[in-house]
Amino acid sequence: MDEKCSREENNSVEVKRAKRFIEDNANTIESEAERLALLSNSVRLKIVLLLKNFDKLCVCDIAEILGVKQSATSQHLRKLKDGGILNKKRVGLTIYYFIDERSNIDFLSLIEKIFAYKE
Amino acid sequence: MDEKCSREENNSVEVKRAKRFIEDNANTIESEAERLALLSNSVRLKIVLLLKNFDKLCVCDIAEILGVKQSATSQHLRKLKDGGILNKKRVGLTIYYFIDERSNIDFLSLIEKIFAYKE
DNA sequence: TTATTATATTATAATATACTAATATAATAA
DNA sequence: TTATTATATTAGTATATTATAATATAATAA
Repeated sequence: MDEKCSREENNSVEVKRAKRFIEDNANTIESEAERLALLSNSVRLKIVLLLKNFDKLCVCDIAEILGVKQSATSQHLRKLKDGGILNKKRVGLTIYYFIDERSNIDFLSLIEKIFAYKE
Repeated sequence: MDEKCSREENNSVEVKRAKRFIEDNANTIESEAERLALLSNSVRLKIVLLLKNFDKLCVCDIAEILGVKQSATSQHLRKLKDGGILNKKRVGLTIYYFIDERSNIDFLSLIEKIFAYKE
């Protein structure tokens, strides 16, 4: 899978440490990348921002606000719910989605990891 | 593009405010979604984490650490550089990539926006 | 029961993404 | 000059993602 380079300034100790770092964190990184993928679609990012800032939005409100078809809206909402970012509540025919506040903790810990400065 | 729903609890005032909110922030949201997309690939996320935590890694070190072909590695590095997350420095034949620290500010402001609580 | 409404799901098609293999470029050394 | 090495680019292919249209489901009311 890899072609080793042989530059003079050998770096093999650091490379070995880095390999272990990646191995140790592989699962976390994979799952956090998936979480980031959820927010990397602009429609879904807009949905999250909407639900952070406005109350009582149902599926068809969201579709109308974003100018996105109902079907597409439902599909995006499903992904965000499956990913643990949203949850939903039915009231009669109407379904309200809302931010699952538990999701913040995970996400913020990822951000910390990405922007953790070495001392 | 949209099929209005006609639920009893009319929400048109909130919907109108929400539409304006989305319009006002559309450009920002689009570009931040693109930035998130850069980090939503696990190879690229690993590269960013590596460069945050280890010094003096060249392209072939990164390829070896991640078990990814040199060509694929270069393509990912290019995307991260084009997106303003990384920069590079040549020393002879060897090219070192590093985090462009300016990128943190933008990204953190996005995170703040996502997780801004209403008072 | 049937009709209506809000939402969800499915199949399909268009587009985007990421990989591989091959080749090109750029720096250095002989 | 030519050879070597590290990196970059390109073309092609496989896979993933997204949107649309059509249909299904679930709640409610008549």
